[in-house]
Amino acid sequence: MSETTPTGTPSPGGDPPSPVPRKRVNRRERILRTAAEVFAAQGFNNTSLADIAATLDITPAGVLHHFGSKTELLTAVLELRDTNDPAPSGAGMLDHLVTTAERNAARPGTTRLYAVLSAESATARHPAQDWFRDRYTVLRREVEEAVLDRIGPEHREMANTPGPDGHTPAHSAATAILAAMDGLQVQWLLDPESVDMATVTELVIDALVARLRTTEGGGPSGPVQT
Amino acid sequence: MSETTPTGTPSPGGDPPSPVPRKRVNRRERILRTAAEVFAAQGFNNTSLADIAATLDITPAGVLHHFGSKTELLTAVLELRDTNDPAPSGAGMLDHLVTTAERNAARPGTTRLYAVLSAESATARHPAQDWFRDRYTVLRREVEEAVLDRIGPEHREMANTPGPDGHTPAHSAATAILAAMDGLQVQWLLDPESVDMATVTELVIDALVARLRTTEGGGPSGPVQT
DNA sequence: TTACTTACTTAATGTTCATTCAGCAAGAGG
DNA sequence: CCTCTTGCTGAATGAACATTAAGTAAGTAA
Repeated sequence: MSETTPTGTPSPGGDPPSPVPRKRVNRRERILRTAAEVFAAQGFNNTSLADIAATLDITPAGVLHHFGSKTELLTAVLELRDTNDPAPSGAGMLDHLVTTAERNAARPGTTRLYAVLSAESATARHPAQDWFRDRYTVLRREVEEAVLDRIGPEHREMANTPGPDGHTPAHSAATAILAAMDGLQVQWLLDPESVDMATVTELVIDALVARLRTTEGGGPSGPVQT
Repeated sequence: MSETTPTGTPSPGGDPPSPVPRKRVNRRERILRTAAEVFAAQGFNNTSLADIAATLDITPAGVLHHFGSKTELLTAVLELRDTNDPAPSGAGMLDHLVTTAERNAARPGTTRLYAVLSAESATARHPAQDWFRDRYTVLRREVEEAVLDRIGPEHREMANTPGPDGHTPAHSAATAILAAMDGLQVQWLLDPESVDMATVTELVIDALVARLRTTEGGGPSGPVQT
């Protein structure tokens, strides 16, 4: 796991010549990326600063030199990915979601990070709770817009008419799409063979879009087969 | 928080007459229910035996007298709910899922327990990992059957024809329904006002069932609105 | 009464952990 | 050469925890 010896005192005889003596470039960023990976693999509560530090061949105190506390490190990790991944808004977003699902299937680490943290954030007094709440609020609004764009103007009014639960079909569809994507991640992490995230994401989007186009007034259609 | 003094030595003068002196009935069950609640509120990693013990006005060692370890306690909690909640198989199941979503909205505790634990179980070496993997495998199969029942025999063949990803549409739909339900729970826990789990669950099921009925050969239909 | 079981308690043990503090080393700028 | 900044180390602290072991108290069965 370690290319160079982790001990602070280098052996008096010779310096290791080539392998990364100490980079000038932001050490902070490397720590951030490492932390993201370890949080992803183990969850936040289950990860110690020592775990992260060991991966970097430094001490826990070394990590805290850059980030004041473990919580601070977490929020920094979340904000990193936030600025890292600009989603296209408008009509193209739905396709982007499928692409994202595809890309996630190639990066279990990042996928696990968000799947685990988002659920973990729903526990009492979790440091990332506000962050995820806000994130979902924004995403729902964006996906809702994308759905409205996709179904076309002739169905827009219907999709914007609130149902008995106080939400519009477009809003519900957006909620559903995001929910499905999140849920897929958990199932996929547990059993990759049985779940194709991209295919199912596409299916859900298609089905919901078709549904919003089809609905004419009234409640849930479709005869219930005995 | 405590009706009677938690100290072992009761005050010499008198016994508290009415309030639960010590029940003959399975103490184990009460501990199990309490553990479920606390795990639900705080997650597994973030919950100490002391937390659970305090709620019961006993010591951590008292809890371990009934369950050998914290992990054993967790699996017992999971199996409890397992036997508790028999799902109807076959056609009726899809309606049962909507009902379940409705019922979950009334019980944040239980909902949080599964939402948090299922995601947490996707981390490395989590004690509940196998349990959840098996659970999803079984549920997918059951929901798949229910979907096939619902769409009717005339669409059954199409829905059972594997796509390029190796899974049948019925299987994908089942995966999607379960994923949506799980994802909804997280969003709802974070922001109950913005999410109606039952409505969205119903929407997803309707949309997917309609989609499986509609599809004629080929890829994803529906013209992509620019 | 005696023996057994249930349901604990108290105390100790050994870890793991986040966080603090003081100091050191090495490059950068003057 | 001096000084400042960056990036750490080592050591210590104190808290939180799971788990073990041994003992106690009260009910139950004989």
